[in-house]
Amino acid sequence: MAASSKIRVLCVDDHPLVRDGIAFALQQQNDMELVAQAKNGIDAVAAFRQHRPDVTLMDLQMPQMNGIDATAAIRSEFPNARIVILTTYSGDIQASRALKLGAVGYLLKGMLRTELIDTIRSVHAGHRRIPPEIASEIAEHYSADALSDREIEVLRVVASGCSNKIVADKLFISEDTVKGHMKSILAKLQANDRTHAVMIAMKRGFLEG
Amino acid sequence: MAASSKIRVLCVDDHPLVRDGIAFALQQQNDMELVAQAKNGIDAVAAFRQHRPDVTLMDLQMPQMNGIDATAAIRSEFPNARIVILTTYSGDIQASRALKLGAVGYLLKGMLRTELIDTIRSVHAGHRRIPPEIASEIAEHYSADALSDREIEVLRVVASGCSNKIVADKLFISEDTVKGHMKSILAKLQANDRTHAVMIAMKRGFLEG
DNA sequence: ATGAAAACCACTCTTTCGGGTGGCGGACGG
DNA sequence: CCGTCCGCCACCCGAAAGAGTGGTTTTCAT
Repeated sequence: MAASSKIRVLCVDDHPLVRDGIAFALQQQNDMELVAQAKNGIDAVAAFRQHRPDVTLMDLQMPQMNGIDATAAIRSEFPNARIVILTTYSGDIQASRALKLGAVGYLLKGMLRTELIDTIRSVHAGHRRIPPEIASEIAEHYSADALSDREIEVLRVVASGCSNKIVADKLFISEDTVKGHMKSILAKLQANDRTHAVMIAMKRGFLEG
Repeated sequence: MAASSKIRVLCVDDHPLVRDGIAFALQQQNDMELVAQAKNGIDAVAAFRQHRPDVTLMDLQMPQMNGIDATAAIRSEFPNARIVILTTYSGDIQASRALKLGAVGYLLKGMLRTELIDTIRSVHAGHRRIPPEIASEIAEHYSADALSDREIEVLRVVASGCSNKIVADKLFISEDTVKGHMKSILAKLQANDRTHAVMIAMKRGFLEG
């Protein structure tokens, strides 16, 4: 019964080295067990179905299916899934999306081993583990800064080097509409121009790097 | 003598988890030994002076002092240092800079454990380990694409949302000169506009994300 | 039902961008 | 010595961007 009471952990990250690091940290804990690993979102969903882990560590940027979509997929199928987001940068809107989707924890990749295991235990015990600076940052961003889906769509095309006219053609809307979107994007991100807006959006995770 | 003949490795990365993963991989090899770790370039230089490792694994993006500067510092002091670059993205100009500075290997963070140890052994044996797709990519980029220092300087300010006029003021040059630089930047990167240029420069590692 | 928000569109006006073309001085290598 | 590359600067000009102000429709929550 001692063995079966271990915290069963699933680790999802596209870097084998990071998975090894996590495995290394977990195997030193006698109350935790790494039951499976996945290198992308698709594998993650499959692994979750098969192993039903107590806690899932989920990287955000991954090939094929990212952490957001994987979190959504898992949570919709298993509403009780306890997922901890693993990300590199703190000002990451993707992370707050995942938290809205029901992720219960948030870890920066620059953390220490002890923070990792503390978070796993805490989350397994039913707590949410969101660092205060992140929580405030999210609250901050979510008030005024949140770009609409359409705005992100526009900005993505702009970032690929298209003029307003070209963007309009690609999205089947008028150039003036594109200008309207750009105007609200600049206002929301407090950017000086489109170039600045793209940079800010990248740093905040609206646009993939 | 058996112990002292081990390959002495220094590992430099700002993520404890990655360092753990590397440590884990190395401790399974009986011909390798992790003699020190560093979390940034400054620590790396100090650790190198102290331990004189046979092989150094060097991450590129780090706080305080990045992998490029650390590589330059170490190589200028110890021309025989064998440094392997560890990076996330393959199309990384920073990596080719490091290789020009004398780094002898190049590893993507998405690699397998076996690739890591193979590369360490190979590099220690005196070989260079640069994946062919990287080598060709570098050769490709280095032909026409290389931005001059001044151009990068200009582009960095542009990326922060400044108009040509403001850039001119900040760099104490004429607006027309800024335009001239922008023109050659757009030509070299084959970008449609400044926004596109910034995106391309970021992807290639000219600009830090 | 009413108000807010989002997506859509149109018109004006000024500023900025980017292309084209020209020239000048310094550094560096063949 | 000469060519080339870089950084610097100037002028013109058409196109694009961005700010301002107007409007419609749909959707959605209060």
